[in-house]
Amino acid sequence: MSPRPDVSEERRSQILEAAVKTFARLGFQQTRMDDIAQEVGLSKGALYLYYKSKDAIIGSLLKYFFSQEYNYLRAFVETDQQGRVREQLLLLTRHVATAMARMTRFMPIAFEFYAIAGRDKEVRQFLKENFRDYRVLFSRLIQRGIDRGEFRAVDAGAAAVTLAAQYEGLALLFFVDPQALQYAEQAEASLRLLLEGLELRPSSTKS
Amino acid sequence: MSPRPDVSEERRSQILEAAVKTFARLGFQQTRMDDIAQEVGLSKGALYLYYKSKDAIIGSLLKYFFSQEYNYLRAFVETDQQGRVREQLLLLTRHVATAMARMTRFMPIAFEFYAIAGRDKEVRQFLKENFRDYRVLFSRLIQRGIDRGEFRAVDAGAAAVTLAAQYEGLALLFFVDPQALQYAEQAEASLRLLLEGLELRPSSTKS
Amino acid sequence: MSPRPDVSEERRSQILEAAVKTFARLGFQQTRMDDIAQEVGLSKGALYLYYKSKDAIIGSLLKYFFSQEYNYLRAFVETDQQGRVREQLLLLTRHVATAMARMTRFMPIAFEFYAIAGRDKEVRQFLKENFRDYRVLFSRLIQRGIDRGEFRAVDAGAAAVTLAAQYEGLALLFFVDPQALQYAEQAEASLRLLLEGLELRPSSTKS
Amino acid sequence: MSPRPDVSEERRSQILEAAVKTFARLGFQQTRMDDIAQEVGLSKGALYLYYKSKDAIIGSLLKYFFSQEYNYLRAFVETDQQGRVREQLLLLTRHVATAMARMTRFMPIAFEFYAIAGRDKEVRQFLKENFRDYRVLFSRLIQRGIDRGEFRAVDAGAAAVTLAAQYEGLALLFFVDPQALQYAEQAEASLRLLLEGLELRPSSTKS
DNA sequence: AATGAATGAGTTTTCATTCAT
DNA sequence: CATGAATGAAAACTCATTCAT
Repeated sequence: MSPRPDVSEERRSQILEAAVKTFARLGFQQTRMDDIAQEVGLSKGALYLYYKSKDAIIGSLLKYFFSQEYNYLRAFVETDQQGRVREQLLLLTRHVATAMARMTRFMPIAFEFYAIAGRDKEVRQFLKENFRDYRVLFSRLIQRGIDRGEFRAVDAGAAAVTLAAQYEGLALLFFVDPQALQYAEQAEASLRLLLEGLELRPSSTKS
Repeated sequence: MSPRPDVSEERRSQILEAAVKTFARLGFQQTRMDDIAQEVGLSKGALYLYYKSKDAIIGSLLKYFFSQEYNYLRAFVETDQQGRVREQLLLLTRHVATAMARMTRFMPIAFEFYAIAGRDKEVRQFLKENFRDYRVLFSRLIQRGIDRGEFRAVDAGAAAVTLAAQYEGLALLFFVDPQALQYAEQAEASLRLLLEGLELRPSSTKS
Repeated sequence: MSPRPDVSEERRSQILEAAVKTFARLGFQQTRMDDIAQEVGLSKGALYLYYKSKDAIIGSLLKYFFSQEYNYLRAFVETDQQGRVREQLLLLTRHVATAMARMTRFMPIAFEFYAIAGRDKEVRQFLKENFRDYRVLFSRLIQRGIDRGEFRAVDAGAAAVTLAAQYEGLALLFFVDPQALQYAEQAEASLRLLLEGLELRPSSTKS
Repeated sequence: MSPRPDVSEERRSQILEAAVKTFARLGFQQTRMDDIAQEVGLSKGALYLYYKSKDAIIGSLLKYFFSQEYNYLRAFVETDQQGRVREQLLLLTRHVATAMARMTRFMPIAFEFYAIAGRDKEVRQFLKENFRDYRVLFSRLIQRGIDRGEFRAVDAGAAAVTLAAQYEGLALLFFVDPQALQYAEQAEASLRLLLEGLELRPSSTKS
């Protein structure tokens, strides 16, 4: 409406993006406000016009960082609901693999948040909900498979946790040793093993 | 007779143990040398008699922290080789669950190391080898299952990675939300799903 | 208009002046950054905006301290070149005596630098050049005396060294025991003895 | 007398010698008690059996360091009193040159003491007396020359100061730039210039 | 006499945060 | 809005000194 649309939100985003890059490169502690300021092209003082403190930036980053991916994924899951769940899971996995390729550089940020979760209730609470969202998403998908007769009548919740654990665990292994395993391929292989365990086999001739 | 036995090694161990506790509670950065000193019951200066710097403590901790668990596990795997691999994996999983119960408090340390791995070559190299060791261990176990006709002729390596990913991923999920999932039970459930996918089924009558 | 003039150079000077005073009073080692900060009326942190470290201050001080005096002296020698060299040397000596009166308080700084020269190549190099400059200056003056027939055909270099040694040596003796000798008078007395040895005497046949 | 003669004094000397070497190499401040202990081959604790503190070592060193040279010189001057004073001074100068060659390495210690003299009354007092002793020695020598008709009736005290200043000043110049001047030769050259100014010349009428 | 482990006060340096311009 | 000079609290690390053995 106003001729000069609030530049505030834009600035805040710019700062967060700069913070992501810098934190990923140096870690939360090593990163100085000066580093972020330089990355975003503002003065150190300007950062304080948009964020109360370094911790406030880290706090905002938490949401920015984890929500993005989830929203992306949820949109994906909620869109195509036609095909077989097996196919949807395969697509989902490819999707996750793509995201992973994009995110590898920023994984140190995730790990720092996990570490902080151990001693900061708010961070833990946020991550808790984030993971819960994923589990719900996955659970719904798997339950659909069961309902449709694609999958055996397993505990959908436990299977969803397993799926989430695979994605997270692979992300860690891949992050530490990208040469040793191709995320995309390994994620698909792991998923197929899981599918083997999930799928109902009429007479079991399947591979 | 014994004119003051060398307490050096003992002190170094004591310091590492104190460091584990303190780092887990406060994080690497928040922990001051004074905190460790207090925890171990020595003066700050004394720490420097045994470790060149805070970083040196963290460096030693890396090995201390990750090697312990691996040695434990390897011993386990190499011992009992008689029974069915399925049973061995179930046992192994219970074993891991026990370890996890013990280690939860210290998981922030692991995450901090993962974060550091992103920017420190030496840490990354160490973790790389550590994870590789696990994969080899698991791979051998699974291959044994295949050789014995218990498992389908899957890619043992990929299955091992899947197993490792499950353990690691569950650890993360559990750490963030211990109420939402019982590690022991979920780990077993996840393993069973994996086993479903692995095991050869004559006519498939369901496990 | 003037959007905050650059105070950088000014601050650096202010800090050096405060450092001179403080170092002279307490010595390099005893002086804490806080002492300098207090003397200059800034915070400790501010010092680090202008100098990288305490050593950097000491390093800058070296030049500031020794160059000043030399420039002063050179200007003096290069100005008046008319009168007899004898008169010029007497004037020079009075000039040095004046400088000495001004500098006595700061002589501990000079001695610390001399001590450091023994173990620091850069400091030694700087002082080497500084002393060389003095020798050249004095040498030129004495050579002029020889050329004009005022002085005997002595080795001007050696005489210059002698002159420099007298100034430096007297400075030390005076610094340690100001009561025992009046610098101005003693410097003149010493110079006159030297002149006796330098000057050509009408009837003298001696070498 | 006692079968085990007091080893105390010997130890104290050994420590001082080690201190001289270490202080000369590292400076008073940089030198740690450990360094001295290592140099002397004792434990750090042992030093405290012989000296109350590091400062006590430095204090003892002051006397040890400056007295040695003086005693040496006094003995020399008081011995040969036969020949011409001119010859005695030449001999003395050669003697000083020899001492200088030996002492160059230790000169940083002298400079540190000079620096300290500016803020420590006791050190200043000691050096004052030390220099006074030299002046008296030199003065006596020069007065002898006057009495014997070798020298003009100059102020023997002022001439002695000049001589002392030459020795000290040359020492400094030589220490900073040993390549630029040969101490022995330059000291003799300087002395000869001084002698020119001192000696009575048959036909000379000048003051 | 001698050792060397332990202490802890003391200092440099860093950097999040503030604020006058 | 934006700047960047200034602040000062905080922490790693050092080392003279002590003391139990």
